[in-house]
Amino acid sequence: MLQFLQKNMELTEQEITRRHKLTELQNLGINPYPPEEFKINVTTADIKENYERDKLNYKDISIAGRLMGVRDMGKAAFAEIQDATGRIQFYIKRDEICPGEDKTLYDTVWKKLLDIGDIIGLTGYVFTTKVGEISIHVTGIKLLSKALRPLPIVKTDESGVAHDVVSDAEFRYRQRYVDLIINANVKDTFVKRSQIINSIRTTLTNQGLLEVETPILQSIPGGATARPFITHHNALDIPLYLRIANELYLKRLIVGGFDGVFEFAKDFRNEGMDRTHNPEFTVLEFYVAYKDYNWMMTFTENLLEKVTMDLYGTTLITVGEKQIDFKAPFKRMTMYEAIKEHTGIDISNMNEDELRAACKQLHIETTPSMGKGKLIDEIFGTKCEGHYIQPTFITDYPVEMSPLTKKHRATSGLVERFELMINGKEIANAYTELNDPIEQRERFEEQAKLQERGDDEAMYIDQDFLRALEYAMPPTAGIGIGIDRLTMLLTNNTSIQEVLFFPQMKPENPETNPRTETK
RNA sequence: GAUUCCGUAGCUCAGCCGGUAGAGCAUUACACUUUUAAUGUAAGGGUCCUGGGUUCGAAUCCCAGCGGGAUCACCA
Repeated sequence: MLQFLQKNMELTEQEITRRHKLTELQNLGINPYPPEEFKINVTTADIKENYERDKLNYKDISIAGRLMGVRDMGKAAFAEIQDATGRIQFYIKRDEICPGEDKTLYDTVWKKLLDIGDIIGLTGYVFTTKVGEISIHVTGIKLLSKALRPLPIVKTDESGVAHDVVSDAEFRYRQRYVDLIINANVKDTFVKRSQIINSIRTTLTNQGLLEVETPILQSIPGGATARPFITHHNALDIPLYLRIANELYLKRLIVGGFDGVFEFAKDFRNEGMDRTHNPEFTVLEFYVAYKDYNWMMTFTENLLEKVTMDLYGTTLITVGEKQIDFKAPFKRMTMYEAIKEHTGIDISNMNEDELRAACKQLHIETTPSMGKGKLIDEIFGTKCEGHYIQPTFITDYPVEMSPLTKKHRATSGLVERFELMINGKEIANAYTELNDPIEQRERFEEQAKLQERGDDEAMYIDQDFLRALEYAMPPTAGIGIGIDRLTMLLTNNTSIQEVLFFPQMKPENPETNPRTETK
């Protein structure tokens, strides 16, 4: 405890100054953290959008936000307030906010005790300065919450160039709240993320699908091939896994009689982290009874076209240097065609040994634990995937790598599965769901064999899921769409950390890494 | 996990061949009643990520560790 207090005492000069100001405010009878409501009747965006054509409505305004910059000129000052919708300049004049003899509010409170970063409330009227900037002429100012830490100051010059931008990723991710305050484009990314999810939710709901919630803590982590996080339930004294997918639960609901269900699901995978992988991530999965993967392709391209239209009013999106067009329909191509196109090799009739030889020819490393499906996946992943910049459905995967997918209606050895590739990466994965319980059991057993062969990501056998299928599941189409990656695409971000408010970081440890503070 | 780069004031950064730490913004004080990266004058502010080593002397060179970025591998 003593140690904790001592650590708390290690304040910087500026933090000490602000704590002194806090006391001075209290001595003046000002509560730096007042409890009462501050009534707001306008926002920054509202003023900027509507003031010019509706001036009479802005004669008596009340606004609140964070003090973000001060240009002090003695007995008057220009400063800026930032609310949730943006930033606006205000003009504050001593003899107007202190009409009598007592100039304390201006000379002491405003000039000495308020700081950049404080949350304040303003009353006044809107006017236009002589250089034409819409501003607030302040008649009253109130401290709503005192900031005890200095905010990094980002200034933008007349040509719009921002100076001293906090670009240090560690700072920005660990203190996202600061990042959001000082870097306006960051907020915009997260607003767009929310709009993307809303657009999808609206489409699915209008389609008649039911939004559901399924267990995150699962005793068998099914529905995907990945290493799970494991935890323990004390009362039951059993191990539980954080879900790697919700697929098997959503299909149980289709068995139960819902014709269409969806869930925006946080999934968890205990694997490496990089700019496209976070241990927890969001996947939209949805399942529709009596449909197949052809229907799903059409539905998906329309869904994504609508998302981009809702977001930008166009289907043409700039991603890095590239222009990507989300206009439906998207290109469709089978996996074998794709491999043939990019390697010149026709693998459609190859057995495992021949595939291994093809890999060798293509300089792709293989291991003995890799089965036929994995080999094909490897060829596609290294030689083809990166080429599909415009949205493209890659269809008809080998059965070995798709244990939950129905066999292809026409071609043996394949399943009715597609992945949607955009900008060289997989955005969605979908299939005509396997609903034959006997075959599903066999597929699970093949997975178990793979596990014995050394594949630690092969699927577990979920007996209850098989039991559900034995009650009969209607023919169903299902899909998973990576929401983080879709957001990255649609907001032109190359790192998943930029589309997650709080990406996973190693813990800050003040003992070994004093640079990061925990005070 | 591998390779590589980075870590200096609240923030952004400079700091050469090793000689004892600087700038701008921010902060503090003073001046200034339409400024807008406001301005002028002055001042304060550092565990140079941590620990070891080399050296008369280390922010600087070497080793190890911690944290972060990028690339690769794995995966969604």
